[in-house]
Amino acid sequence: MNPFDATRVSGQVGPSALDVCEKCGSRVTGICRPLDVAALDDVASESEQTSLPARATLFREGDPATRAFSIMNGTVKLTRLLPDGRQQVVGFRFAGDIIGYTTAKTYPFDAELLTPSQFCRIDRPKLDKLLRTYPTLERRLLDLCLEELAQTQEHVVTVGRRTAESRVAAFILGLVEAQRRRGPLPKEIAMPMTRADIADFLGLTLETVSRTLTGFRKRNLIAEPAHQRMQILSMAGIMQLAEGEGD
Amino acid sequence: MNPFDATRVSGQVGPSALDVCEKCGSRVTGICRPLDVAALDDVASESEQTSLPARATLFREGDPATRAFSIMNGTVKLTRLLPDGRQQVVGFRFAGDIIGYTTAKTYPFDAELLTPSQFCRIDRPKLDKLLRTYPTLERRLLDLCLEELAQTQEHVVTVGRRTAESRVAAFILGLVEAQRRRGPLPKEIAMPMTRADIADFLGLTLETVSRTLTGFRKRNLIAEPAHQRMQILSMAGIMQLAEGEGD
DNA sequence: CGTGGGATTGACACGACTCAACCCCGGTGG
DNA sequence: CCACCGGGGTTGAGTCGTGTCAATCCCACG
Repeated sequence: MNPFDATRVSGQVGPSALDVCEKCGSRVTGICRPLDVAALDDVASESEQTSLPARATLFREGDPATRAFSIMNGTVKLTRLLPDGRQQVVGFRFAGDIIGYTTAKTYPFDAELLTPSQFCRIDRPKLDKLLRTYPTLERRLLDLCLEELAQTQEHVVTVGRRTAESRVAAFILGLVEAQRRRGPLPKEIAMPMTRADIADFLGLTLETVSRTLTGFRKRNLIAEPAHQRMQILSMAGIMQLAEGEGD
Repeated sequence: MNPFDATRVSGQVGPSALDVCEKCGSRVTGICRPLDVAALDDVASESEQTSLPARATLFREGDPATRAFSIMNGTVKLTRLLPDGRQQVVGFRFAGDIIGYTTAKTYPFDAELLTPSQFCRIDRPKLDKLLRTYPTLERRLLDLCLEELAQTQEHVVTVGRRTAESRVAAFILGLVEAQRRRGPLPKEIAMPMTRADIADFLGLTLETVSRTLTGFRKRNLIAEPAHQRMQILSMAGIMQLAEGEGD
């Protein structure tokens, strides 16, 4: 399980060139995957594209949940606030993921861009109409939600029961997995989040994350050839730390 | 938000006497809530009642997910295993909650009874047929899933960023909230889980949970008049510990 | 060249874990 | 009837992993 995104659904195969929607150019890995051309057309006409710079927020925790977003490219950080002002990152989202769909009146978390991003935006009333028109769409949403739930539970395990080293290793594996699901795995993977973001995701401090990552580097498990880029040198080593060292 | 169960849905009001299904006697707080009488009838005829003693397991992580369960009464513990054999409790479920519905081929966690329980059981093929027949049922499932997701994210925050004292306080509030949602809040609430269960839920050790609870008792925040029963003496105090003391 | 955000590193403190002893109570069997 | 047993709970002493605080480095950017 991977706490990073909501794209993978049971039985779903990896993306292929055919999955690209000619309407909006986004890979059809998100909600639209099960739709036929007519339905895609319909969805496309109801939604609109936007793009925003890094650090922009799509919405904040508590805002009225008036629309949902489908990420076309870029990375988004989802956070919840604590009463004392600190934050917990509840997940990262990438191209193809859906953000902000909820039956509640308000969003349950902040959504902030880590990179400049493009996405499709659709108003809730329109989306609800589409859901009624295309039952497979609702089915799809349920699938995504169930998958996301399983991932979040997995993340609870990570945060609740693992050492700092094991958490960071699990985080790296999650990053790799998210990347892999979106296409062939490059030697160098993007890591647009800061140490602080990772720490807030894993329930650690940024210092501990930094120390752990330098530890990994010194043991030649990973390399960081450039800012926000990472190379996995020993996948086996990372996996061992993530799983075996749960203790 | 409450990490305990999946019953609450946005806009839903508290249960009333009218919510009891005359077919199976269970309160219609679970999946059946939005159904009309005919549909309820249909659902009832497709499912069957069972009861099991405490410590029985409904299913285990990795078992083929062949059926779903609706709890009529009793308490269920959901756990995930770690490679090293320890467990993380991902949630507790009570009367009215749905367990085991997933689109994956296998269950993502163990479900073990903490108390003797009765429940309705329905085979996946039958349930899927019902979902196709009654779109509101699927809608309802999506609602429940979204709600559960929000609760689980909230739990990530609890486990990831709070002190032992704050976690235990949050746990108590969750218990209370789960109870309240099922009827008028009794002075004494049931707490069928052991210190070890609570610890595995909160990412602590059972000793820490024990120490924290005795601390609460000595400060007259709570009382434990009998084994597995708890009385809240100072709700305000508990809430302050849960929220303010996030640090 | 100066500035600021991100990252690293070190010294130290402390909260939670570990290990272990002990209590309490209900069940069981001699 | 009571001794024994086992599971759950409590309590204590000591350790250790992270958090805290603070200094420093690096580099992109203006």
